[in-house]
Amino acid sequence: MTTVRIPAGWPATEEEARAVQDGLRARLVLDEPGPPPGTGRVTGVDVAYDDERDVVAAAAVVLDAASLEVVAEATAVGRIPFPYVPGLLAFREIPAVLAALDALPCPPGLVVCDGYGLAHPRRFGLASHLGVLTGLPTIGVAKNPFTFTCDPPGPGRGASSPLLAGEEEVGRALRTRDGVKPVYVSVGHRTTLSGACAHTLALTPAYRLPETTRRADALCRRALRTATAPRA
DNA sequence: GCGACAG
DNA sequence: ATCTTGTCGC
Repeated sequence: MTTVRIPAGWPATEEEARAVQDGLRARLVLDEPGPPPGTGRVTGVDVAYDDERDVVAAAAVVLDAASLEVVAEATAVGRIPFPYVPGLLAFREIPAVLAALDALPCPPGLVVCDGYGLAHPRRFGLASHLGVLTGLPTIGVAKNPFTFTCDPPGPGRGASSPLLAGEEEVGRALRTRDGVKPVYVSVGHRTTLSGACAHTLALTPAYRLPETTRRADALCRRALRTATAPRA
């Protein structure tokens, strides 16, 4: 476990944060195919909070993309750097996530985020932000449609429908389990939407959510408990 | 102007 | 995100 250091100049206001998004968005790379699903490594990142004690814990879990076995994992703990504001989630999560990624003993490969990438009011959600800051290919897999709209995908696993911001397809509602509500997939950085969906399906052999996020979720909660546990 | 809104 | 027990179903 490492300690999070909030970057100098981290935004303090919503206005500053939105300006950062508008500035970094130009660095997004959206014309790369991304890594092929089922090969190399895939890393899940997630964050848990104790607002009461002002503690944030992040986890990064590296899986072998073919076997989905855990290859490596790391956690980071620190203070909460930004309040939760819809559209500005990245400023709350990223410092801890970067610290956890830095603590990994091996390259992460594709990073799977719990949240959105291009499906964002300014087309720069958590997954895109993390991708630009790290240079890594990223995708976002969220549990809710946020403010976007979509028709329900067909009932079978693999069915999908466009996630729309007006006329623009910003992501896809993707059914990962028969008859279970879909997840919402969007491109983060250096990936394509169809590739992001293919990765998501490869990561969901048994549950609605990707193995990456399930592992990272469990690990960051554990790290938060440990960090806030009363001292002996 | 008011409410809704990833985690 | 987080607060929270049992319960229905494969």
